[in-house]
Amino acid sequence: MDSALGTRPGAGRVTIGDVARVAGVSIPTVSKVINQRDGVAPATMLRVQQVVEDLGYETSLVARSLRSSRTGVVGILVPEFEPFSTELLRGISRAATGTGYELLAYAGLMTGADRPGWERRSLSRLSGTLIDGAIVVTPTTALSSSSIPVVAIDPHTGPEGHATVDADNEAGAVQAVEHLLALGHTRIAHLQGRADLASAQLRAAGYRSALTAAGIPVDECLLRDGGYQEDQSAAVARELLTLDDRPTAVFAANDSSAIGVLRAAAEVGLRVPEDLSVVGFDDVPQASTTTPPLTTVSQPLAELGSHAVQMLLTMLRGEPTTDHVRLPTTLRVRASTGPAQRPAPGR
Amino acid sequence: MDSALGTRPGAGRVTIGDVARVAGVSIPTVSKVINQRDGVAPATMLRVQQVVEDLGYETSLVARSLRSSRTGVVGILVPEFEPFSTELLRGISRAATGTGYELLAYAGLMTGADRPGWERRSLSRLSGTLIDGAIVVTPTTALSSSSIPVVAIDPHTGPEGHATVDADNEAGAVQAVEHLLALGHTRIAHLQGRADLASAQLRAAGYRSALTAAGIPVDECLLRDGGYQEDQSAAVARELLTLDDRPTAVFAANDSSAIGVLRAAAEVGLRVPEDLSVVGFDDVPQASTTTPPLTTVSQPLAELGSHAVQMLLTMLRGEPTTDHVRLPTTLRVRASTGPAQRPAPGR
DNA sequence: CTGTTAGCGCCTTCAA
DNA sequence: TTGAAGGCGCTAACAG
Repeated sequence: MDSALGTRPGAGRVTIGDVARVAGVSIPTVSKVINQRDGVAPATMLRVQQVVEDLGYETSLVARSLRSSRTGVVGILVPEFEPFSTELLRGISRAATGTGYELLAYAGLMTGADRPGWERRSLSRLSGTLIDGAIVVTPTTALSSSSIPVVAIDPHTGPEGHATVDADNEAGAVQAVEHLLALGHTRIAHLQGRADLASAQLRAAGYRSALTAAGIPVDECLLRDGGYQEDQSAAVARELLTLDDRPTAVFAANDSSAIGVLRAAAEVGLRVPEDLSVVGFDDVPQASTTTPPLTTVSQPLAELGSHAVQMLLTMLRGEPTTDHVRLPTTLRVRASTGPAQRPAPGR
Repeated sequence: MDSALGTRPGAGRVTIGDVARVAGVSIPTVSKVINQRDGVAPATMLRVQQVVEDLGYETSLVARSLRSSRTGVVGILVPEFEPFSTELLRGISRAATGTGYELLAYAGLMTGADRPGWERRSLSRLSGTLIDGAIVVTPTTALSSSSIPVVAIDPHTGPEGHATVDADNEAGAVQAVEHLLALGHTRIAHLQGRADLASAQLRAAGYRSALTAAGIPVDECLLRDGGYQEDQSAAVARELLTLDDRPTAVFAANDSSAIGVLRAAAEVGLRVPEDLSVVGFDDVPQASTTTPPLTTVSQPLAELGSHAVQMLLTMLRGEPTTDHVRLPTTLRVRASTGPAQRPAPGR
């Protein structure tokens, strides 16, 4: 009754063996037909194709990739699917359409302890060889010698070794802080991003240099770690906003953090932008759905993605590529920032 | 020089064989250690683990899945990565975190002729068995007998046979049209979606019934096919808007189509919402970034995704599930709709 | 406790 | 033109 073994075709997956049996030929012959290799009699070929059709046979990506090295699929490795990586995905998808490659986005969904190093793990698991090349999003480590071409987006430590694509994080941060300064803010806090990412360090550096350039000393109390995450940022922001000498503006390292700040402000009873100005970074689509809509530094996310595919495809073709692409950022002023009202409360 | 064969460890991917050789044990022993099977001497175990560490070995997902049936990976099959599917992905990702499963989103990127049937193809390629179960987004066909558990989101023909998750498309369409009617519009066009999807048919049905309920006869000239796509919709909308007796409002079958309409309106010189009201469907994040922000019927996209994973995980556990989940929609009024100004121009 | 043998589904020589 | 044999990296029986 429950003989779901390979005995009967029709039970479970159809394999090349099933096709061969039904067509009355050997497995290699079927293989040849499928892969358009010549050396098969026209009649046999037709018959086999018919059977393939009837049985609805498809070659197993798994089995094939174990044997031959080329699979025609590009891997995109992400820690999880959140707005940042999904926007990248859109750009990648658009740019890859029509190239003959398929896309395989893989999220290890690591949490806690084994989170760092996820990219090496995933890469290792897939590269032997489910995928011909990979785009790794926000790798936390150097992912040194990989057996396949790899392009990193927003990597660990800037352009070192492998091919990378990123935005001008430092300049973007400067834009954000200068905007706040122009509005009259002087107590500007910064919620830092993930310390293991170059982007976070560069944004912090931009924050510092803009402040310094304006002759404002950096108050280390106003620097906190939001880890690029909404919840963590909300918690940290709550502390920051209940300080005696609270900041009148916050530059968050990314939009998720900024959304966390917005939440914290509401909880603490601060109005945005009247009492508090908030600037984010990334310009993910949901940045404009917040109340109020978020002023943020816009990265061309989809373009970053499409540049990455193009680089990867070039590498896959064996042609030389530029190692590094850096795209500009632009400040997008929406409604979460306004003029500083009073010097500082409770003083 | 170029002996990238399996001879030297260190060249290319590290395999279980490399580990065995270096550790001085047999391959199955390494396998046992890796899979936490007992029957290995503590000393050997430690030594092997050390070597695994040193060499940075990771089991190949491909090879493992060829052999054993369970992989701990859930597949998400999408035609391409666009806002709709990436929002779903976010919900899926969030719901799958911490369950021990990893996510593998696969986009075949089919265009033109072989587009219909892509889901059967992809499913077949992956299910033998790279993935333990699959979530298929907007399948165009019945994907009947699959060897693994499958949940469909926004399927071909409603809840039939396999497990499905969708939103109440017909009620949503009624909400949209009633909103337009309440604003005084009577000439309301509808840009239909992909005919091969139940959602599109239901939205058209809702459009018709709302109109009929209001005592307004359906003018078939005002029904056009936008195919859920921006470009196609823009082209079709251009015709519609240059009609002598043009509509004063358009209900587009999804947000992409609505964005196409917005584009067409601008080209034709019509102001939104003064001269033309536009309503979309889905409420993808970018719906609020358009000018003007789009009034649309909101589907709980992320929730649809998370429901789908939960159903799938239940099936994977071998427990019984409800076959079908239908979530409610809500009208989100933004700025692309306004009162009908004049009966109709040029009359 | 360890190693040998087999085979997952496919593709690639190499003989027949 | 076709088929038999071998092997990709791994795991599941068994045998030693």
